[in-house]
Amino acid sequence: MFQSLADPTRRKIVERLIRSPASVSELARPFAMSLPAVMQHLEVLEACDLVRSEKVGRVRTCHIEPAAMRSAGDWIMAQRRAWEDRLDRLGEYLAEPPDRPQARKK
Amino acid sequence: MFQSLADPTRRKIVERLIRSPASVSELARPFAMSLPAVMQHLEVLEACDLVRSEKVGRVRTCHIEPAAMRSAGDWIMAQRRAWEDRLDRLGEYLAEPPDRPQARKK
DNA sequence: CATATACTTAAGTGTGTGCCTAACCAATCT
DNA sequence: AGATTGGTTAGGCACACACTTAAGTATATG
Repeated sequence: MFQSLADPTRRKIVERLIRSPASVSELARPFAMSLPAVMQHLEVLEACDLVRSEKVGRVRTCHIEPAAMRSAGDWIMAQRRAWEDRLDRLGEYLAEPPDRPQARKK
Repeated sequence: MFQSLADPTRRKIVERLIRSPASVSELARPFAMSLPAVMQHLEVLEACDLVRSEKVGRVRTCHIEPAAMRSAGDWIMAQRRAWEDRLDRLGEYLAEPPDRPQARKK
C-alpha cells in the first residue's frame, strides 16, 4: 500500500482518478511514458485495492476504491496520535519533581 | 517520504521510535538483520526528515520528527477529502433531470 | 594499556522496479 | 471486409534497493 503510493506516477494517477473515473489511455496521456508502463502501474494500484476497473467493449474504465486509502491514512494517524500521547506523558513527567532515579534499563 | 514508509522494516522502526527515543543497536536488536542494514534504513528515514539523531559519546540516539509524518498524512487526507467532494457533486448531478447529453469528448 | 562496545565505512551481491519495444487480440468505424 | 483504436502480453534492459561481510574508528571499561 505504501509501496504503491511510493511512486510519483502512481500518486498522480490516484490524484487524477479522484477527480473522475477514466480509461487507461486517458490516464496515460499526461505521461511521457508508454501505455504498457501505465498499465503496470495500474496493476500495482489494483493489487492493493486502491483502484478498481471494469472493461466495457474495448475500453477499460478505472476508478478509485477509497477504502484502501483510508487504511494507509489510519496507520499514519495512529502514529501521529501515539506521538501526541507520548508528548502528553512527557509533559506529565516534566511536571513531576525532577530528582527521580527511575533509570530502569533492560 | 512514501518511498521511505514503503519498507516494512522502516515502518517498524518508526513505530518503535514513536514509543520512545532509542539507540541504533537498540533499534537493530528486534531485527534479524546486520547492524549496517539498520543504519542504512535510518539514513533513509533521516533523509526525509522523519527521524533525527544526535551522537553523544559513542552512542547515537534517534527520535522522531513528527512534522514530516504530518505532510504524508496531509496528502492522504487531501485525497480523501477530494473524494468526498466528488461524491457530493455526484449526488447533485444525480438529483438533476437524467436526460442530458453532455458527452463532450476531447 | 588492552579489550570490549557502539557505531561507521566500504565494497559487493542478488533481487525488484520502472520502463522500453514489438507483437498480438478484439471491438469500432468506413 | 479492412483499417483504426484501445488495450494486453511477452521479453528484455538498466538502475535502485535491501541486504551482506569485512575492516575500520572512536569511546568506554578492567
